[in-house]
Amino acid sequence: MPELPEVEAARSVLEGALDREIRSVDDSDEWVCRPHRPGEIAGALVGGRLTAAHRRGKTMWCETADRDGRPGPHLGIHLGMGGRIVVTTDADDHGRAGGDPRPAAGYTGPVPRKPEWNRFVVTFTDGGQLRLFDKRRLGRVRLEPDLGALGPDAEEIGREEFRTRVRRGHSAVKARLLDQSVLAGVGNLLADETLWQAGLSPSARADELDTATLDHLYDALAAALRSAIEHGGVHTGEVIGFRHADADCPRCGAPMVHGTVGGRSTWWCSKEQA
DNA sequence: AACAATGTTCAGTC
DNA sequence: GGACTGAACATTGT
Repeated sequence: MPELPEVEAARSVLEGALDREIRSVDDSDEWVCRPHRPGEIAGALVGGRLTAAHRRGKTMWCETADRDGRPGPHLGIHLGMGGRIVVTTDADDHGRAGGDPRPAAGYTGPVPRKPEWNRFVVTFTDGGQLRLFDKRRLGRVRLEPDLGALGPDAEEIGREEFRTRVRRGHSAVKARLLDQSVLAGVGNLLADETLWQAGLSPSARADELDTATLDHLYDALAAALRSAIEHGGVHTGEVIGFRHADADCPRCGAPMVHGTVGGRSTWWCSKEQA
C-alpha cells in the first residue's frame, strides 16, 4: 500500500494528532523502533506534543515540543511495505483499539482485534491515540531520522532535475525510478504504472534515453502521481489490475508479460513496451 | 507447503 | 570508492 500517494494521505491523517499532550508512548517493539531501546522514544516524547507533520518521498516525520513548548527531537515514521497510520479521539474510538483499519471490501462483521499489529502507539491525555498499524512489521519509527540519502520528492522534482538524475548511471530505467536517492516516493506499482503510461520498457537503459523520452516519462509520472492521489492510492492506476498472469494490456490487448527488473516483480505490455 | 508481497538495507561483485 | 545486484529482513496471504 504505501507509496508516495498513500504516505501523503497518512501524513494528512497525522495532522489530527498534532497539538495534543502526550501521556504515554508504547515503543516496546524493538524491531520497529530499532536502534532505540524500549523507553527511549517514550522518554523523549511524554509530556510534550507533536507540532507539525512532514513528508519527503515515503518518509514522514513530526516536529515535537516538550512540556514547556521548546523544540524537541524529530519523530520519524516509515510505513514500510504495509503500514498504516491510525489517529483516534476518545469520542470516536468505540472500543476498536487495535482493530484493522481496513476490513476487506464487503466485510460487514465486527472489526477484528489485532492489538499486536499496533507496532507503535502514542496515547494522548484526551484518551485518543496515534498508532502505527503494520501487520508485516517492516514499518519503522525513530528519533532524528536521516533524510540525507533521499533525493527530491517525486511530486516536487522539476523536469530538468528529473532528466539529469534519472539519466545518470547505467541501470534499467525502472531501477532509477525506484532508487530513493534519485527521487523519493516512487514504489513498485507506481513505477510500473508510469512506464506503462509512457509506453517505455522498464529495462531500457536510463542513460540511453533521449531528452524527449525522459520528458515524456516525467509527464507520465506527474500524471500518475496526481491521479493516484486524487483517486485514493496507487492501486487505482489503469494497469495495476492487469499485473497478473494471462492478463492483456487494457490499451492495446497484447499480452502482459512478467519479469524481474531492478530487483522487483515487474509487469509490462509485450507490444507497447517492447 | 512453497512462494510472492505496494520497502529498505546490507553483503558481495564488478 | 562508486555503481550495481541479489539476498535478507518479519510477517501475512495465497
